[in-house]
Amino acid sequence: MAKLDPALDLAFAALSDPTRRRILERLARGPATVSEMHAAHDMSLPSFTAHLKKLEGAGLITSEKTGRVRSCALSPGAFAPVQDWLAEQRALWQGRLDRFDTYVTQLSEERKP
Amino acid sequence: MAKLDPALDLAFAALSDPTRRRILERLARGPATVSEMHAAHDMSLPSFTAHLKKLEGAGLITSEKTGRVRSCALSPGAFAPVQDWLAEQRALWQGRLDRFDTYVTQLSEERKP
DNA sequence: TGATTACTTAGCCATATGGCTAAGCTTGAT
DNA sequence: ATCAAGCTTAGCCATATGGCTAAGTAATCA
Repeated sequence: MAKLDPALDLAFAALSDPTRRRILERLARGPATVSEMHAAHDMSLPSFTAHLKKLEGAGLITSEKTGRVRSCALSPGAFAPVQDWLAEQRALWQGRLDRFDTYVTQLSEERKP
Repeated sequence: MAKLDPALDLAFAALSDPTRRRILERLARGPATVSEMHAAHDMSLPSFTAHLKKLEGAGLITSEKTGRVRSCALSPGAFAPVQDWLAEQRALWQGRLDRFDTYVTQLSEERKP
């Protein structure tokens, strides 16, 4: 499996900002328009839409403009690469613990006879 | 439960750089010294240790200097806040899907009689 | 004691990030 | 035809990030 590092870079960077995480939390409950979401944030509209652009650039959300209104939604499965990476780390770590356990067990076995 | 946003900010930001993820992948296999890890990265030592400082600042790794050598290790459970946040998102999303399903089911029930 | 190893600190540089205001530009309502 | 709503673009600003080199410090080795 390839690393897809750039995608991880973008996803993690997008997640590192509290405004953007709040947006994602909102969208997890269902789609919303730019203005609807902006109303909950004490920030200029251009600054706010810049955050949306980052989230979309990272593939975490999608958006579509209908008339003059842009509607946003969570990208289904967008967190998968991130969760996969974390799961892999966990597996590596667990593997190390297991090997350490084996090692300790062997040590105590060697001591017995 | 409080949000602990600053911790998440730091953790996600630390994870957004490929060099730092490589360091974490290395440390998941066991502790290592600064020089050992630096050998695998085509980068000046000061730049490299800056990455280590970020990881430590985010609470993802710990380090201890013995003599003139600094040894680094993964912080056990350091990914927990990150994984918890992702799990919560997943739960929100799943809740939404469930409610949508209920809604669709109700619609079709109402149509039957 | 003197040299070498293993960092550490200081300072510089280019680019990225996150905020703002002001001025567009469609689209929808009147 | 006009006006308001809902973004969008452009440009500015301060700070943060990620890289470098050069110089400093502390510990070990010969």
